[in-house]
Amino acid sequence: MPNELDLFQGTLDILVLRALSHGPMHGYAVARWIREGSDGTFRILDGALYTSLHRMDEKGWIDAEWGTSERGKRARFYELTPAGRAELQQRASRWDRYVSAVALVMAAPARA
Amino acid sequence: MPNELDLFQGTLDILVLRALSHGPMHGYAVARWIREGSDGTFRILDGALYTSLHRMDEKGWIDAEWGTSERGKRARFYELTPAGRAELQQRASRWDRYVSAVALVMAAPARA
DNA sequence: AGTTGATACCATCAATGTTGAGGTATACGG
DNA sequence: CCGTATACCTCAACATTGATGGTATCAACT
Repeated sequence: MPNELDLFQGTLDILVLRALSHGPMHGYAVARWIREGSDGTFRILDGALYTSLHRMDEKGWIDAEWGTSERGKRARFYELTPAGRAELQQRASRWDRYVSAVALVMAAPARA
Repeated sequence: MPNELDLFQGTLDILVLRALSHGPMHGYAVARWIREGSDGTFRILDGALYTSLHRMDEKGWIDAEWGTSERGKRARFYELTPAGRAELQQRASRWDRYVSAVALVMAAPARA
């Protein structure tokens, strides 16, 4: 797919939080979820993915627990905490404001 | 203004290129342009601004020339090169695709 | 037995925005 | 006419975060 896009720094966490907002998942599933949910635009590299998960675990936005995947493999399941849910809300609205502001600038007419 | 937003890494250049697409400007004016054009959402810190300008100058997207500002001050005027104009196009469309992809993910329904 | 795919982790690197400090020159209030 | 604010530029140190690339385990399929 030549349609892939690299991530702008700061957006990965939002996508991950959003994936987890559908219920507990292991990292591999999160990556698949984001890839498929974005129609292949975002391929999530596990290097970045797990760092993001660990980061958010430390911040208390998600909880981690070892378990067994559908394929019978040892896998770590992540789940949103209430704080994580709140963080997702905040980040989502921040993202929306951001996108509007960029749109404003891009559409701005010439000024004196 | 508590409405200010920090920049996601990777977006500053687009805003700067867009500002310059209206004609040559010095750095200070670029910052003002972006701040006003975004209704105060983006306050551009000069540390980042001038680094961005120098970066893009090196890449050949903009040309720099010393001159005198409206206030009679020594100022450096930046102007888009054709390469810079092309870069702006590309980045703008990349940004649009990016925003759509994020929206896709954020709106994605739960999946198996 | 060997390869592929599922699943996780880590260290190093690169890009880029933030912070903060410094420098000059013009303008403007007192 | 002096001082302070404002216009304008530069740079170095730092923090965050995604990319790269290498490692490890184990199931399933050939």
